[in-house]
Amino acid sequence: MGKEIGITVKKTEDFSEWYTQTVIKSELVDYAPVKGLIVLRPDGYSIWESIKSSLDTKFAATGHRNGFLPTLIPESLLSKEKDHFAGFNPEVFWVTKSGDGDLGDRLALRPTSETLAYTLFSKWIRSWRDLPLKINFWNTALRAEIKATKPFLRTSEFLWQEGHTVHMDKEEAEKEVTDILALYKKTVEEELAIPVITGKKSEKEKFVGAVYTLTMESLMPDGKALQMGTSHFLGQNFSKPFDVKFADKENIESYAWQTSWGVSWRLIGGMIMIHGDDKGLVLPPRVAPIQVIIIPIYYSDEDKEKIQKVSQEIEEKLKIEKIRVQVDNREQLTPGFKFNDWEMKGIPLRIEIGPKDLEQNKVTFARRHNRQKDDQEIEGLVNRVLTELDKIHDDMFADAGKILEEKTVEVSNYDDFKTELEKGRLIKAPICNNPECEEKIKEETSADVRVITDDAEDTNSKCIKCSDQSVIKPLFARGY
RNA sequence: GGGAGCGUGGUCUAGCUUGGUAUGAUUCUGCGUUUGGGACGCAGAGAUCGCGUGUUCGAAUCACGCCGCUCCCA
Repeated sequence: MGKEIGITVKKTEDFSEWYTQTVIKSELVDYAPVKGLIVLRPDGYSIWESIKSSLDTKFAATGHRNGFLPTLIPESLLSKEKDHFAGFNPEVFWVTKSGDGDLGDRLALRPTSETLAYTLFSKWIRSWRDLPLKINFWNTALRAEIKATKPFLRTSEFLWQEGHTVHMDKEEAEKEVTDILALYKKTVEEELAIPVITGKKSEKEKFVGAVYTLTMESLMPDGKALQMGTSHFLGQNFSKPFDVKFADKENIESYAWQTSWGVSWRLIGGMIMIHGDDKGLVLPPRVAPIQVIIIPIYYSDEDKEKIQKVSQEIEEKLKIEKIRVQVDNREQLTPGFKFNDWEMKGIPLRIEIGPKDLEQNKVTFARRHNRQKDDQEIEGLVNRVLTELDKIHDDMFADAGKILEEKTVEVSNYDDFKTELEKGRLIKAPICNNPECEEKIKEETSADVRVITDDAEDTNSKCIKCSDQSVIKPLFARGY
């Protein structure tokens, strides 16, 4: 047993090392020559493309269109909204030179595009007939992460999409914010098999410059919460400084109501952490670059010819159904090696075809997520592969949901809060109206309010920090 | 912000205390035998030992400086 190749640590024993080894060895990413930056390899990019394509379909159906913005933003624009600027400034990369010459106005490598997009929106929008304006940008954002970098979770440049919409009134804008969060939740559940909890961010944790932020959160196996996507109601906070105005039906000039929202490749990080195991990646079928890997097994030239023919026939049939399938014909490797190799890469379904199977007109299915194997008739195989892939997705989602449920607990005092936190739980705990309590809890435990769910109101308990009457019961955890 | 560890063929690594031809495995290439849970034989390829300066007849090894990476804690 060559334990030294493959992942050398257990997920439960050294999570951080496990994560790094898994993303590198499965060939999703590699480190770039600059600290804090990573390179997406084809398998990693393929997963991102699946997420992108799923979101694009939904965006199109809801009337959003894609555009493209440049990477450089002049300082004068970025600093127009003061809170926003103060929030981002510490991690902005600045371009100050071209060649050896100094530039006039410093240029920021976009940490986010609100200021740039809204400068343009103010030009494009004149009348209520121009609204709603719904644009999405697939691009990257740059935020300097000097320490504590981790592939997909904390890097100085990351792939994401940022949507920006402009509306005539508050109600329509707020509906957009809610609709987008629901769209995100559906995508994450149906593509990545990740269960999430949705709700609002606290005042302290909301997006700088927003009126409020909606979020979806999930809990990672190391007990840290991961923010998987956010949707911001910007109110008129940006339309005023950026002059995003329109003439309404009575020809009265009004400031527009805006939203912005985004998900990033963090989703991929979350997916890896939640589903992976000691053997490496476990990919949900709908985003797996290869969904089905076929391993031919033979002992004689005669068998070889027969089995390769059957493998190819099955491959072709699966391809007709748009299943991403590949036959592993590498001759220098034994089946055992290939099994381990594809398991490390997380391929959801493996089909083994050998002489024993063919004698009975069967093949062997081996599932990655639960490592179960069984025989399948070749007759009607394509349909069974399709069903199996759906079932694998459902199983993975159900398993992850069960774990999230088990790890979500409720406490009523600070001691229990700290105990549960050490166990890596997502903790529901009552707090009062005073923002200082939230602040102190974060200082003392490093846990913060992750999400305030719709049913979080609670006026019958005592604040875990100061014992005053509570107002809400949000979910706390340490975060990524 | 604080701390710890590490940098030697593509990858992992020995050597460093006590300066003198850089160790082994894996990988890769070719040929042959193999193939139902990480096969084997033979032949071959691959390294300015992170960078710089110093000490020395001689530096992977000693000294100083720099750069980079990983992990832990706030």
